[in-house]
Amino acid sequence: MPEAIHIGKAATLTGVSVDTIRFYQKLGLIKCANRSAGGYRLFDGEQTRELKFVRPAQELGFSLSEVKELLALRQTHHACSDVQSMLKGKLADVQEKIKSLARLEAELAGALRNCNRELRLKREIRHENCCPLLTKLDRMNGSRNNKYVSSGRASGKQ
Amino acid sequence: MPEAIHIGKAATLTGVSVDTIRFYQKLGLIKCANRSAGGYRLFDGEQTRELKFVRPAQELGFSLSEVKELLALRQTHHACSDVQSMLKGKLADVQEKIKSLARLEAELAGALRNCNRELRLKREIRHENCCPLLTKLDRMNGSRNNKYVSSGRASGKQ
DNA sequence: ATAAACCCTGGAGTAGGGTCCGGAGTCAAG
DNA sequence: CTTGACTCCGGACCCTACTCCAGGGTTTAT
Repeated sequence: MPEAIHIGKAATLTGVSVDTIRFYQKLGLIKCANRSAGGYRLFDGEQTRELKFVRPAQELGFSLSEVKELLALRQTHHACSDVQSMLKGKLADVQEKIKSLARLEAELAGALRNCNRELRLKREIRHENCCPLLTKLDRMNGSRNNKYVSSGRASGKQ
Repeated sequence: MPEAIHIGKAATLTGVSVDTIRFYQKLGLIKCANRSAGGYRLFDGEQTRELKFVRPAQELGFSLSEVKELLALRQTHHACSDVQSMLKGKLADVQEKIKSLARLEAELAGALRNCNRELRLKREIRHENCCPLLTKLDRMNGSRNNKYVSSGRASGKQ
């Protein structure tokens, strides 16, 4: 079998750059089958398959450490239920992101409409301190923390 | 008026950590009103409002440098048309993100359905190497790069 | 055998958004 | 005045996902 390719070949074959392959190996994402006498990495079909697995998985929203898990699961068969729970988690994440982006879209669209209207008005009357978006972001503050109420959060994003 | 608070108070009041406030100041995101005789930052109502402006704006998808612009626009009134063009750009970005997340959602939902189906089957027959997602990610490779076709991509994400 | 092409390693750099630290000065209460 | 809490600053470090580089060894084709 004509397996056992060098890293450069693996790179052109998989669309993952040489540096990135080494980087993935450092992360433990992929191992290389063995080394040549001179220390060259040798990749076989399985490794190239793993390499080609990475980018689509990333495009599905998996981080490299999740991709690593997936690759591990792929090794041990009988993994479906584990993959299933990862999928459920990812799906929920994605749906959450979509929801908040949709809210955001509505906000932005509304702000843009206000902005347009305001600009139309401004052409007629000399109306200075406009900008509904800025005003609105200010109001969002007020809605969360009205007076000197100490809120106990110091870190934590979405 | 009981304005002029120290950084720690501003932090608990706004939910932005002390270090982060200093960091924002380094970035020029917010300035502090003045300093005490001993050099302590003193924040007034306007500053705390600016601080509280940051996180919701980030959550609306603005980067810190964009937040900086927004804060600047907020100062100079008559900014509506500038804000308008930022809004248009952001809206387009957001719509683009929503589209790709929706594609992703469909993929994940499909994968999850397959996963569930596979698990049901497994309960009946002893079917070992299952996992449609893993299989699918494998197949995705094949569809993009079937034989020794060198593809010229090395970087570039969504 | 020799030269070109390829590969090795370790380390530095990038960008964004912070977090943590140490040594020293300041503020407020007792 | 002292003590403890707070703040100052500069700089180092974290995380993700890479990219690039130098200096040297290996393969391969001729």
